[in-house]
Amino acid sequence: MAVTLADVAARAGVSSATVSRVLNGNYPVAGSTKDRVQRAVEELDYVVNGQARALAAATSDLIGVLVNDVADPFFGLIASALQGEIGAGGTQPGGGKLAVVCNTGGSPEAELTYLTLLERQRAAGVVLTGSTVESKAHTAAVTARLTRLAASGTRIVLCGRPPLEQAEDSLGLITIAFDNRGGARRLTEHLLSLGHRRIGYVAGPAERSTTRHRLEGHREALLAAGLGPDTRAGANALRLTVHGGYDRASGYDATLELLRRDTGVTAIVAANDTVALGVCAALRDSGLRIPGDVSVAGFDDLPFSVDASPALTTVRIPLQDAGARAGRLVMGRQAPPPGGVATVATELMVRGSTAPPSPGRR
Amino acid sequence: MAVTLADVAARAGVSSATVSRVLNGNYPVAGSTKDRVQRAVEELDYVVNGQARALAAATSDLIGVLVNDVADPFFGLIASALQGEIGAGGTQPGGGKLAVVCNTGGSPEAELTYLTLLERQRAAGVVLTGSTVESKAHTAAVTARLTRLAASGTRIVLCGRPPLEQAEDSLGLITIAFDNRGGARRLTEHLLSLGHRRIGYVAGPAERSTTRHRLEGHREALLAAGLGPDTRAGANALRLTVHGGYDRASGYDATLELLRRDTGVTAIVAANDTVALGVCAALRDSGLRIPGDVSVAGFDDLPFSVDASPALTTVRIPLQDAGARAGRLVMGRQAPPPGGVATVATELMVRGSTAPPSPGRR
DNA sequence: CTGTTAGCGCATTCAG
DNA sequence: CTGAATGCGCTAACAG
Repeated sequence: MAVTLADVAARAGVSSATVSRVLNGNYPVAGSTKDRVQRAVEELDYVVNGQARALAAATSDLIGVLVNDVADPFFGLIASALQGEIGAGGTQPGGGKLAVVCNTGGSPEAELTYLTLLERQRAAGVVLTGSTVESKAHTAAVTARLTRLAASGTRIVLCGRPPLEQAEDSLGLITIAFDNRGGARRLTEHLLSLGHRRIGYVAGPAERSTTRHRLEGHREALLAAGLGPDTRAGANALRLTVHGGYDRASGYDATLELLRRDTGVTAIVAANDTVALGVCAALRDSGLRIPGDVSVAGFDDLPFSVDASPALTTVRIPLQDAGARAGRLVMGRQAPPPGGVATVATELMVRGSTAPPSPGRR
Repeated sequence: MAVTLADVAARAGVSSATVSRVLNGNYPVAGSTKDRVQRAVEELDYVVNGQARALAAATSDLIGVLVNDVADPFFGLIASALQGEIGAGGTQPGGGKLAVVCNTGGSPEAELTYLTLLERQRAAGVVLTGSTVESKAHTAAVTARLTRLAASGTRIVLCGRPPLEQAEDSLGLITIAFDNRGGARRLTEHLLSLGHRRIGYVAGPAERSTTRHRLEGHREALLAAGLGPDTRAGANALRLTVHGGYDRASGYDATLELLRRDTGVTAIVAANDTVALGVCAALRDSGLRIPGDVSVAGFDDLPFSVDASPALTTVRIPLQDAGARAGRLVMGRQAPPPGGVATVATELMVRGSTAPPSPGRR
């Protein structure tokens, strides 16, 4: 079968312990023996058995990364940056961990299953990205899993997901939260300042944290502008909220629904940029122009947003930065933020898809 | 520390061997003892140690997936479908492998490094996706790595990458190739049939297999239309080929370069849809209209392509199907295609971004 | 600096 | 059907 440490040791005429020392470079070894060992390793094409090493040393080369959808660039960007950090070091001893990307599809069950699988592999760290399902049962189940993982020394980082209240201090759990609420608020303020009053909102799945935060920011802005739910315009705004998935098709369908409810909407805010594309498509198919007839705004500022036509007004989240930071944190190469929670600022990007409402439609 | 098999055995009042048998369900165990063991497992929150199991049984729960760019939906779609197949089965014994997604960034060195890392982890399978760098040295190095992996029982699947000639038979290596050449040819035929003669081509990186195949298809079409390199129009077409990366910025820059070389191009074919977005942006910024002044075509038919404005004419590759199939193959759940190589057909999708050239510009 | 000795946690013989 | 014993390949004390 495969060549083992013992084979290398025999060939180099040393003990297997010495070979191990040379390989790990964590212990003094004479230069000449080191050379001999290295030559033997090359001649035999030896590759360490990670599992045996992990078992003996109680360490692991795996970092689990849970994402809701690998095919979504939102997660791709985070994962890519994260991997750049943890993968650095290649085959050198110490550096070079492998990212186990787990695609939950937003399913709470899948999330729990993957956490178990990762616990089984004794992952060195786990990063949970993106919105979480806000159900008491699921939060409790996740907290329980994370508690066990943390107890066994697995480093845990939440990225783009709100902190797990009960667990911060006791578990040393680290969170990189996105300021979704603030970004959403500024976005809607922007629309209000342009003069929009009949603003549709295509929200994400109802039970997700990100959905809720963005929606809250939106409503805060309306309230601050004197459009509380008790006012006529405010009540209308509530009627103009449609929930759907974080995908293009949802944006398309939701927009048709919005237009059915009120043909006079002058602006539509989407759950994210992908949804916004669907919104744009539906508007165009309905014979409406952007932003002439209806303004459209997204969220996330994914790379394609600047290329949309017109370019999409959106809220930028520094996903790469956040992913890289999560990577450094899960590797223990960076000090955690005070309190274990860092909130990443979001930035309003005003582009061509938003403009003052046309007098004719107001 | 963590609870082990022995702990469970002690609690259930049986031997650890019996616990192992219950857990793996591959050996007869009395119903009553089975129940007792299962209760003990739950009471203790026992989770098997994957590394120890792997070491003892010489098996692995990991499947490596090499991609050039996780943030690119092209790979995201493949990875997502693939994971759906290999992850099925969850925590049940037998099913539920974990995908280790390795982001090579298109770097040959990174590819080799990851293959070593995966060999180290004794991965159960490895899937290499997307274009490969066509250098003799790299091909040889990859072949050597794959040979070793295959020899140690790792199942290997190539997805969206041309077969490795020398290795097919001897290694039982499986390839799912995309018909890039045929798709590219039909795409250019479409432009020719619309009347275009001055067609720019924004190609991918020069040394990549996919780049080469698509470019060859393009030139085949030109040749078949009597526009060989010896003709005036054909020679011009050669001048109108610019290489760049598979990203949006490359498309943008390359388009500006194309317009510098020939302000009269009536159509531009892009390396892929992402590049095509950059092409569109550059054209618009140059005051040209699509398809009125210049037609644009992409490749891959990524989800956003239908939402571009105008919707992008492109070549569809059934990425999800291919990814799922790769998943089944690497799991050994599906018979390999005859000869070890399957070629996936591609389909021309004609949309709004291509139209006959305007008389004024011809 | 180097060799010897124990396990790491589990699956799997081989007996009973 | 069940238990005891052995070893997977490697690292980590512990001696020299």
